Amino acid sequence: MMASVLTGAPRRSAHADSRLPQILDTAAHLFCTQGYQGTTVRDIASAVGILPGSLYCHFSTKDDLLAAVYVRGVDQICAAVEAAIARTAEPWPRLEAACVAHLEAILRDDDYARVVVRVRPTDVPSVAQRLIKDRNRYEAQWLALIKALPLPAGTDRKAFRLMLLGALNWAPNWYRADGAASPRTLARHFIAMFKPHG
Amino acid sequence: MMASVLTGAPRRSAHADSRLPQILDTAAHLFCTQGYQGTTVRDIASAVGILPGSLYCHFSTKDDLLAAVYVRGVDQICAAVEAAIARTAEPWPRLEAACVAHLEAILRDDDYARVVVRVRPTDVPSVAQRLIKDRNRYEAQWLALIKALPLPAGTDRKAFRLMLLGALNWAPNWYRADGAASPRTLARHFIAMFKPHG
Amino acid sequence: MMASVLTGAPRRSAHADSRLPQILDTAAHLFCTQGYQGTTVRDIASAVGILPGSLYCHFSTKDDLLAAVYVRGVDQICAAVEAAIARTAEPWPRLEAACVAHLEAILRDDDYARVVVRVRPTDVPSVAQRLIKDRNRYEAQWLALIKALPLPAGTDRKAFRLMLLGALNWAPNWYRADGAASPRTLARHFIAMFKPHG
Amino acid sequence: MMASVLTGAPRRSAHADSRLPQILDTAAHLFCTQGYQGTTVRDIASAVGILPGSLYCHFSTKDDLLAAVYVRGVDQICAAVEAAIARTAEPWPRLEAACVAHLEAILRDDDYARVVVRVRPTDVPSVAQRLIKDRNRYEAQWLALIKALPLPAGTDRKAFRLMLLGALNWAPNWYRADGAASPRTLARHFIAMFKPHG
DNA sequence: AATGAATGAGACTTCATTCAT
DNA sequence: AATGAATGAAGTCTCATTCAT
Repeated sequence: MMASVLTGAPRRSAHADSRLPQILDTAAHLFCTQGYQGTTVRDIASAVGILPGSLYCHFSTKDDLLAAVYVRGVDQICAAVEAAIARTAEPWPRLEAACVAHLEAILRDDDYARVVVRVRPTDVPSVAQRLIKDRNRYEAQWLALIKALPLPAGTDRKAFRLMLLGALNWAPNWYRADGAASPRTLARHFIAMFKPHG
Repeated sequence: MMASVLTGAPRRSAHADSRLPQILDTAAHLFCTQGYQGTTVRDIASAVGILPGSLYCHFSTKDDLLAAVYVRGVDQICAAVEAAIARTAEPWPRLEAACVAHLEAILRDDDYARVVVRVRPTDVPSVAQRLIKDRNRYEAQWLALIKALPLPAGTDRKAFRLMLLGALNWAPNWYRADGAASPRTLARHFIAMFKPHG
Repeated sequence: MMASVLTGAPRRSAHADSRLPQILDTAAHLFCTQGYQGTTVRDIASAVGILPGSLYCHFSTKDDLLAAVYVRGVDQICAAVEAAIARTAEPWPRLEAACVAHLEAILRDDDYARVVVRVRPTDVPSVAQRLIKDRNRYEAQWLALIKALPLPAGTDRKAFRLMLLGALNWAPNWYRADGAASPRTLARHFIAMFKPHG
Repeated sequence: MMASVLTGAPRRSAHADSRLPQILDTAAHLFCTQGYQGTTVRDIASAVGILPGSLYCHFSTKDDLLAAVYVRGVDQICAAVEAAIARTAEPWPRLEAACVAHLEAILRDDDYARVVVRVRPTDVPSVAQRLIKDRNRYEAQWLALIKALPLPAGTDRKAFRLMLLGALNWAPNWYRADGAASPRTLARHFIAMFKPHG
């Protein structure tokens, strides 16, 4: 893109400016916006500015493209959470930091992460197993975070996790970017609700 | 069906044995199982045992059929919650009863209700407004239930609602019918987590 | 077509004038002329005067259409041979009659039969087994015809059959309709060559 | 190959290890196995281990590649027959030797020759004339062979040729490599059938 | 109320081929 | 001689929908 500005012409087919990154970004954006089945190969191609068939230089099927977007979504949200909790040692603040990172990813920052909470693996049978495996990779992080919490004896930590993640993952269904509450504020509220009160 | 019971014979009365109920049931089942876009008009027709074109005797478009299923889903889950809280006066037990009813509907009993938590209104633009209006009708119930709770001053009741409903609505994503926890147990766990502890 | 001449308008979608027979005829013609893989669904549809998708009202795949053409080809050539030998009792004249019928079918009369000697079952894996079974049905006729021949002891009747049928089936590769020799003449020549002389 | 033998090392000489021979061999193999239209440029390229585009360093079109395979097929089967009849003077034994060579080529040895009896020139219009010319070159050999036969007066030698070659060329349709009869045995049987007895 | 055949648009995908590198 | 990315046309097939019967 810069190149074309500099040279004054949209160079075509240099090895350097492969469209692959653009394809992934566009696919991620459309998948999380319109859903997987609601997005056509044509949609993606025309948003990138190539022909539909050209997508198949990079991915052998549309399902495969989804899988590629999905792994990256999991990678990125894992990394975001990891980074967010890195500097904090206390269990509850760590959990809150993770929630902030998670919400920021799926509400604002990261189309790839959004895809992870938007697309149901079982709706895409040919890659369902891969997607589920990826998703589980992410959930493992939360297992650890919640295990570390000083919860009253007898608390069902599995229910705790399912509930918290459910509440977070559902947020894209009602969240409006222009709303009052930032992801950070939301996370604080959510955690406050869960924290055993003195 | 009732008709045949009354008349004592499976007579082919033009009105009595209309396929409409069957069509709705089937559509509800498929929509909540495979999603709206993942379900074709043919899927529904062939499950009912009629031809695709015959569906258009009852609905003018597939989107319309969805809207019909969706209203009924909201009606039914409203009624279920209403019934569940009818005999209880205390705020927290009422909330728990509502949660039980909600979870039982979307996890076990009611394909129509499942559709409501499965299909995103905005994915079906032509009827999106109707669906949203229906869904809001349901959420109003929860507003009232939560308003009645004796929560610590300063609690953000909107966040409370969004969080609780999010946690509930996300449950179909991980719930397995054969699992250990019944909807009732789950609801109890969830409420326990939210209830300010003494 | 006649109808449209009479009524003055190309009636569309009456139940009576289904395009199915026309589709089969056209497919047979194109398959035997251009080969199976050399014929596109579009070719067939546009020759019939319908849209490509409309073919799928009658056949669920292109391969299925081929199978339908193929069975009919076998049926027809079986019937033609059957009819040709019905009035003859002597073994050699029966064989000659069969050859005449066979050659007339695959050289002049019958696009369906031509498909049978043009398309290799193994080239269309999804229906290969069905095609082979059909083809074998036809070869059984020849087994009987050749068994009845008074050949010198020690003649390999299997080789005889394979050779004769091979010679016949290869004929479309060199036969020109405008040529001198009619199928009937050819058959006579061929049989003469095989008949033990003297 | 020779090059590496001579130099004693699999040196990457620009000319020596050209992929051209491999491309031809692979194309011949796939064309005779799957047919011309059933073989894609990608099939060939990936079997050779290069990219589809790289084929166009050697051939300007897929049709051209076919033509190259086809000429070589004709060359090789001509040579095989030539060699087979070289040491024999008697007409019938010469014919039988030719049949053996022909059958061995198209049933066992020679993918190139197989292509010649598999692909219909008219299916590939752009090179049809070249293919036909090549094929005729081969048939000329048989004209001579059959002309030399001491056949009963009045025998139609053209029919004789068409019939014999047809029977031979059709053999790939039923021959199984693991079967009992070798090409040599088959040829003997076939000739026996044609030879005037007594 | 339902059928059977068709429509027209568009789905995903594959093809032979090109061309700067 | 070969690559990698892209083209443009065409491939088979599916979709929601229509309409005379």
